[in-house]
Amino acid sequence: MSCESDVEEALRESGRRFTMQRSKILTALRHGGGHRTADEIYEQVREEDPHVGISRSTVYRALDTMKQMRLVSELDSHSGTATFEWTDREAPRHHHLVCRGCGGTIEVELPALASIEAEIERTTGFDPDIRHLGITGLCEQCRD
Amino acid sequence: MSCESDVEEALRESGRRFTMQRSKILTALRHGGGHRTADEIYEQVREEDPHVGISRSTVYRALDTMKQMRLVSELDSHSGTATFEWTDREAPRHHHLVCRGCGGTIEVELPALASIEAEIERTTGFDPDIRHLGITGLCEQCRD
DNA sequence: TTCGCTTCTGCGAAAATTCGCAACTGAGGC
DNA sequence: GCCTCAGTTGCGAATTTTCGCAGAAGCGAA
Repeated sequence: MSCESDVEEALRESGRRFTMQRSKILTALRHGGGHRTADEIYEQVREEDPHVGISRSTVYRALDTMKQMRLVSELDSHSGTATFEWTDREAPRHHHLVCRGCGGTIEVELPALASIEAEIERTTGFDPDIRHLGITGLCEQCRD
Repeated sequence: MSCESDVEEALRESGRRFTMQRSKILTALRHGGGHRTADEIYEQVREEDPHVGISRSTVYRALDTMKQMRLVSELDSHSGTATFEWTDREAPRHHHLVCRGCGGTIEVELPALASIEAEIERTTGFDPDIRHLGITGLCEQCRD
């Protein structure tokens, strides 16, 4: 629920602003449910509400900002076009196995990553951001 | 040593070809040592030997092929330009911590990843490719 | 409300990356 | 050597993504 206001608060707290464009991008992303490309988001926003002007740069920049805030994650999948996904804070973290044979993706939970996260922090002082990982490889079918 | 012929063999075995362009790209990558962008590789190849024609597409495609063969890994670092690195099979695997504050990178070894790799394979049958991971986050200095 | 400062946005241009297609080349079989 | 087939390359165009800058908008203080 009211994810919008959560985001609004998160943005405000970090000295950023919750603008109409960001709100629209956000709902486009969440509404779509799955993975969406920057261009899909762009089209969706301008179709839904022609009153709110938006440009491609804004989509990219907003996504980038939200990515940095860990609200959104980018799944490259290296198919030529990046796709983005809303990072639900409530839901358990999941990661993507992207098959380089058939292009399919499998979602997995990897609880063991938490300890790696801790290890990185302990040994290097670096605060890692492993909310989402896109791991390439070969799926069971494509391993011939 | 003779990494060239190792690569040649690896390519041949998978039904690909070891062409002059690929050879040049490879040496440009290894020669440079560190991380190089596609464009740097392109320029380097054509400077070193104007006889061997090469195009940008070829650089991208060759890098992609070698990436799939796990000979090369891509470090996006999301700075607008991807950089590539030669994946030395002898050397221990290393991963990169990319700070989104200052843009700096730290190299780390994460032996624990091996067990995660095994876990993925056991539970999903997916053959993951975690030779190199680019993990974003905040370095010690930038966590203010 | 107005001022001042900072963040955002739009635009257009530039840069990075991918794609389609025709020509080229290497490897194996004859 | 010559053929054939599949893998590669170059070219140019298309697509995706970033960038710089000037103007607009949000937020806090006076």
